[in-house]
Amino acid sequence: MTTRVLLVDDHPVVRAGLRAVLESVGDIVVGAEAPDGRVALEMLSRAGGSVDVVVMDLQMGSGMGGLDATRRIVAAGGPPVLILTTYDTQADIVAALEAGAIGYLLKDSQPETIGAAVHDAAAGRPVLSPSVTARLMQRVRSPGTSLSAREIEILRGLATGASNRALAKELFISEATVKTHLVHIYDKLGVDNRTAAVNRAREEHLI
Amino acid sequence: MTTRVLLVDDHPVVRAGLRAVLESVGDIVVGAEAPDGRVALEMLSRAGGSVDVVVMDLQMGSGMGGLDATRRIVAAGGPPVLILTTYDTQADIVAALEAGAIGYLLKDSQPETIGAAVHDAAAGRPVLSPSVTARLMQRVRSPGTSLSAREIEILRGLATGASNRALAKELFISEATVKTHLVHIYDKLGVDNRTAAVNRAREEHLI
DNA sequence: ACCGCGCTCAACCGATCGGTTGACCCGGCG
DNA sequence: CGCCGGGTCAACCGATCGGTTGAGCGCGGT
Repeated sequence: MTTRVLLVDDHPVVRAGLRAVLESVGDIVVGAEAPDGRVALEMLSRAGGSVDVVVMDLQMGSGMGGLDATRRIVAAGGPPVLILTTYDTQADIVAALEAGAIGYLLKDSQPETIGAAVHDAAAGRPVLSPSVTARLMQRVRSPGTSLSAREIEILRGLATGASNRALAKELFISEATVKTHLVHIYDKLGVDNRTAAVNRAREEHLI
Repeated sequence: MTTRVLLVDDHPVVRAGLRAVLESVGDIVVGAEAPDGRVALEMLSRAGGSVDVVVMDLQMGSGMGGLDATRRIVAAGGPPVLILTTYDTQADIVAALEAGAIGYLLKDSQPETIGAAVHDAAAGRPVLSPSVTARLMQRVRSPGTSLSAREIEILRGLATGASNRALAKELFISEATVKTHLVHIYDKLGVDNRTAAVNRAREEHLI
């Protein structure tokens, strides 16, 4: 039985590459592609039954981000979500797994590795890149400052210099909620303003 | 006459995607692929005459980076180098152009755009993504991003998350003066708040 | 001597941020 | 089942920040 995939990535080039790689390893067919989280959700709600696994990038230039989309797909009882991205920072990995992703792969993986991972994820088996596993172990060994997935997202926005209003729009929440998150972040990081929070987050390699 | 391309990117997925995209727009053939700068240089020195343009990523996980490779190819009188990457920071763009690249494209460009750019680059015509052009204009408008010594000091303080009052105490000036400096800094960096200023300053290696 | 520029300061105002209280929903856990 | 934590939101207030105008000082160059 062939595995049917929904590709979510804002780069046409990457989508084409993944399509080529996946369909060349056999027993995989890319049934649909989406350039961001919003479109992916629409596609799933319309033809969810025909997708065995979602292969999702985390970084989206615009539109709904990968984390948000993953959360919603999982919440809606959709197909398993396999994160396929470029970065392997602790913050990204933990946030993705907390959001409910079934796996976390790096884009520089070998084609066969990616193919095997897609089959595993579709079957509900968790998959992690070796380097990702390493970072995860590193984390459990040293229980650092624990920010929630949502808080990390907020922090990322902060680092770009976004205002509360811009942050709210970006994450589809109200300014009030952004402020609530900020208070928690300041508390956990031991600071009292956004710039200091960004500074501390960089120091602790949270972003 | 078909344009012959050498692809340099450390991600197999991206190479596959670019190959698919380029060869689908017509009159382009990907003659060779290299996973890093070193391999690319070897290929060129052995079969340089058969490459019309090098399509190069900047970020390479390991091995020789894209900047270094571009410099050497240009120095050796090799084919034009078109940078195709994910980021559009001023630092990256300026560095690439200084290294001698003939163009700078973003990976989220449309396939047809990329195809046209490859043809242009091969013919020796410079090409830039719109957003890249915007950043460059931004840079030329702000003359060399030349901040005064005092402004750099302020910026350093900003980066630590200090308030205007703390900054004033630290530098033995009044809050009013701090605010004046800040306005000038925002102006020169093209931003409108302290966190964004710090972000931009990091990008441009001003701190 | 004059001009330009960087640095300094003041006063003012609207916009944004920081902080608090209180509330609701949901999912996981004992 | 009830509890708790995470996420969401509202309303409110004082503090801080962003932006403007206007002005004085000292230093270096034409």
